[in-house]
Amino acid sequence: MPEKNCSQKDVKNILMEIYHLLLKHFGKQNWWPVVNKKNKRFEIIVGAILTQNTSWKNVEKAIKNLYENNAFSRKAILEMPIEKLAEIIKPSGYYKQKARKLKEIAKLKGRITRKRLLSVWGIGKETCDAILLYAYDIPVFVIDAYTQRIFSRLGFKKLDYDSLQKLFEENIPKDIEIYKEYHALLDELAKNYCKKIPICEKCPISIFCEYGRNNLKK
DNA sequence: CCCCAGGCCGCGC
DNA sequence: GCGCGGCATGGG
Repeated sequence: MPEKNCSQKDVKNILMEIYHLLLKHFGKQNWWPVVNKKNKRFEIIVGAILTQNTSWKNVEKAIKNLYENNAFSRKAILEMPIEKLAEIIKPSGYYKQKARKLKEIAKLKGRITRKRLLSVWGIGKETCDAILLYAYDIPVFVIDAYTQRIFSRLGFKKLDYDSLQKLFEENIPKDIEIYKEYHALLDELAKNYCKKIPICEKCPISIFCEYGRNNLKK
């Protein structure tokens, strides 16, 4: 569908139609879930790191452990021995690496910019952009493996992080609520339908999908 | 037993 | 600049 003869206007319409179909199907997602509202920003930063290639269920356990050990602050994380921090966040997996990542991000102070975040060890593009969008309300569109899988099946050609991010940012309204919801909805779609082995029959956006049409033909 | 989960780093080429 | 192995727990 986003083949050669697809105008900029078509892309805009398609992206927004997909958004509305997903919203209608799954409802509002209200990402990012937070335990302690007073600690919202830092919780999102920590959660973004802990959830790297890890299910949110496991992250919730680690977050709970941090609170129960009175360890959910930059100060506590900086002062704690790294081995102890690792034990506390163990359920989130990759716990030795992630303990180091938490200490690295806790060290960062002053103005937050994309460039500065990306320079922190353990923060790649997705984690960086999730932090900017969900913790700081800065309008950057977050791309993840799910988004890439979905748009690959839809028929889009350029799927690397920067190209996909550009596609969204140039074709949907620059609105943090839409950015937040859209990313969350794509996640929901990937988990429920556009899985590794997809379930196209009930997919809410199959009408736009190259892969889905071929898959449903027979 | 297998595969997967809201990635990222370090390495070799 | 890209591909690949390593990192690790918990759930289906």
